[in-house]
Amino acid sequence: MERTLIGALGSRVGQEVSISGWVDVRRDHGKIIFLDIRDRSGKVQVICNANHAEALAEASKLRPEWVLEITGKVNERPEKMRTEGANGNLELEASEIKVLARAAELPFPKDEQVNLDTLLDNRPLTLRSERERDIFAVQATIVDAYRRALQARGFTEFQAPALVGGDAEGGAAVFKVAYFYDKTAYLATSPQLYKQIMVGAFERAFTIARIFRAEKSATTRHLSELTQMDFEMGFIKDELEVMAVLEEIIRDVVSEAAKRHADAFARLKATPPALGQKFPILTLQEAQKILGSAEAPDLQPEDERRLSEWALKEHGSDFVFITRFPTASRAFYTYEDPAEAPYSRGFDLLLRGLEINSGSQRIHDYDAMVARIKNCNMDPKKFSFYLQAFKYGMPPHGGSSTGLERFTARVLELPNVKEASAFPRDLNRIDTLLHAADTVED
RNA sequence: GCGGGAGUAGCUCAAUUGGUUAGAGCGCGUCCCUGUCACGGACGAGGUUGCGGGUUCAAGUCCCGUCUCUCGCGCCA
Repeated sequence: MERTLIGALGSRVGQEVSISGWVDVRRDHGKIIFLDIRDRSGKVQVICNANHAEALAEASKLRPEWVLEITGKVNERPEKMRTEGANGNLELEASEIKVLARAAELPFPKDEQVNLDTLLDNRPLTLRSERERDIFAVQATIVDAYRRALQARGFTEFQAPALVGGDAEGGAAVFKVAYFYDKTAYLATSPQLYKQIMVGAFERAFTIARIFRAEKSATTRHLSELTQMDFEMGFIKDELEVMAVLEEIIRDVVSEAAKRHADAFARLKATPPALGQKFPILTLQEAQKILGSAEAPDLQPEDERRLSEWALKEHGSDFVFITRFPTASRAFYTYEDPAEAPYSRGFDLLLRGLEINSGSQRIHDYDAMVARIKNCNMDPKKFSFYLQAFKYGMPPHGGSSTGLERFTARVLELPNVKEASAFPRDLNRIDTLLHAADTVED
C-alpha cells in the first residue's frame, strides 16, 4: 500500500492506510499498546490491541527510534480520549507492523534537556528532538527568506570560494591548508573581496557562504566554522542606503520566520524580535554618550547589551544600528569621506545585545584603494587579483554581512551560538568520523 | 591567552565542618496491567567519584599537577 504522510491522516478517517516513521514513545499496557509514531509531517497515536494479535506481539518488542511501516485503519478516537493538537482526534489501529530498522538503546530520552556538551556529542540523536528540529527548521526559513528578499530586490546569488590564496580581511585568525606541491592556501574568513568583484559583474550580488575563523576563543558567540549571509550593491550615495536595504531584508526575514514558525517560537519560549517602526541609528559617539562611557574605538560586549536594552525601551526595537566608527578600527576597504575623517562609513547592527551584522560603504576608486592598502602596511601587489575590479571601473558601492548562527541564536533567544549550529566546530570540537572505530559496537 | 565555576551511575543531579556499605529521578532488565498520551505498579541490575600524585587513622570532600566542559574578559564577527 502506498505511504500516507502522518500529517495527512485527518482526511483519511475510516480508511485503511500505511504510514512509515520512527517510534517516538511506546506506552505498553499489556493487552493494549500505544505508540506515538513520527514522520516528517507530524505525529500520530497508533493503537495495538487484541483485534490484531500479531501486531500486538510485535509492538511489545518495539523501542524508541525503531523505524517502522505500519498498516491499519484510521479511527476517530472515543470522545473522552481526544487531545489537543494535530491528530488528537484520531488514531491508527495497527493491523500489521513491519520493522524497517532497529535502534540501539538511547543514552537518554530523545527529548530530555541535556547539557550542551552532551547535546553536541550525541548530535545524530539529539537533532531528532522536537527542540532541535524547531531550531533548524527556523534557521532554514531564515536562509530561505534572506535569499528571497534579496532576489526580490534584484540581487544575483553567487558562490564564493572557501579556499583562498591569502588572508584577505586581515585581523581574523586563519586556518592554513597545504595546497598541492609547494603552496599554502587558507580557508576564507569572509567572502568580502569576491563579493565586491561580483558588483562589477552584477551590480547587486549576494552569497550565503561558509567561512572559517581560527580564533582561539571560548565564548558563547564564537564558532570556528560559520555561515555568512552577505550582500553587496552598486551605485549608492552612502552607507545609509545599504542600511535601509538591510533593514528591509531583516524585517522580511523576521516576519517570515515568525509567521511560518509560531508554534516553534512558543515551544522554545522565544519571542520573535521586536522590529519597531524603524531601527534606531546611533553614531558611536551618541552610543557612548547614552552609556555614559569614555570614547573608545569600539564597543564592548557589555556596551552592546546595554544599547540593545536602550533601543527596545526607547524605540520598541530589538535591533539598533551603530555608525561612524573610527576608520582605523575598520577593515581596510571601508570608505572614509574626507569631510567626515577620522570616522568611516561603516556600521554594525546589534540584535538583543549581540553584533549580528557588520557593513559599510566601500572605497571604489582604484588609486584610493591602493593608497589605503599601503597605508595599512600591506602590499598592493598581493591584492592585484582583487584590484582588477577597481582598475576596470567600480561604482560607489557598499554591503553587509550577517552571521547566520548568531542571528538564529538571538532570534530564538538561545544562550550559546553553538546551539544554532547543527554541527558546530570550536577549539576542541570537530567530528572524528574516521577515528571512532572503537566506539562502534560489533 | 587571562579569570571564575564545574567534572560523582547511560542522562540530570544529591552526598553536614574529611568519618561505616556513595543516593535520587529518568533510562535499562524481569514480571503485572484493555484507554494511555512523560501511562501506572512490584522487584532488580548498574559507580576505580575525569586522570596522576600528596596530606591523613580515614578523602567524592583538603593540597599540587594535568585534561575536559562551562561562563565572563581579551581577540574576533
